[in-house]
Amino acid sequence: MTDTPLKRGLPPLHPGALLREDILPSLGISVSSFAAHLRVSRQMLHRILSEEAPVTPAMALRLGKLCGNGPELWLNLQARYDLDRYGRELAKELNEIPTLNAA
Amino acid sequence: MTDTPLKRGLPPLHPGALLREDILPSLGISVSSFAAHLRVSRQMLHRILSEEAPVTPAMALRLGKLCGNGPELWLNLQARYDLDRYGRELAKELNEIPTLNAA
DNA sequence: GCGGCTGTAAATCGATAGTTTACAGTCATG
DNA sequence: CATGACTGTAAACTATCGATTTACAGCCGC
Repeated sequence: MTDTPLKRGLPPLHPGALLREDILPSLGISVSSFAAHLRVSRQMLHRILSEEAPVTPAMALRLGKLCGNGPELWLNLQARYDLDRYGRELAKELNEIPTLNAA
Repeated sequence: MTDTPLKRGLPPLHPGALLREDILPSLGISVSSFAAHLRVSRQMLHRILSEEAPVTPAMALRLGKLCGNGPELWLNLQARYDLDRYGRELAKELNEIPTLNAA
């Protein structure tokens, strides 16, 4: 009872981790040229790779196009990451929100 | 060939529309008291209902708790809405982004 | 008519996504 | 060795945006 009623056990992965660990190495491409393809500054991509910046919808569209797997994957990863993050952050306040029964 | 290769035909619904059309009426609750339960200003809720403001992860957690159906629904609705919106907005720039083949 | 409710608009505040500029490290080549 | 191209990181700055607060106009009950 010390955890949420939702899926648990899976520590949420930041999309930057997937890029850093899997995609970029398997493509054998440098951060700079990847950023150039994305039409984004290489500094921005660096911040995503170091999990400091989130994958916004616009960024998800860029990644989805460049990687060829569509934007949903990236956005879903970010969503699960955000829900975990804000779930902790707002825990106290969420406790004060009741659940309305659909009478 | 004038449209995207992704799911189409479904005009994406803003989460505010669902709240406005379905949830609030079926609960028979006023905007003000709903906002009070959410621990959010009623002005903020109004802007979501009029589809001016997005459902952020934090807001999705509040809605999910209060409605009892979890935050994912709200966040997914918003994600599809955002992908459609930014997909149009960035259409030109996305065209210039190639797709790397996973050699 | 007056107190309390609703919807909306404006000013404001703080956070944040993104670019630009700048700097230090590395490595190949002359 | 020097120089020049490339890489990673950090700072300043801009603009946008999520959210609150304040304010105001319209309604309804009494």
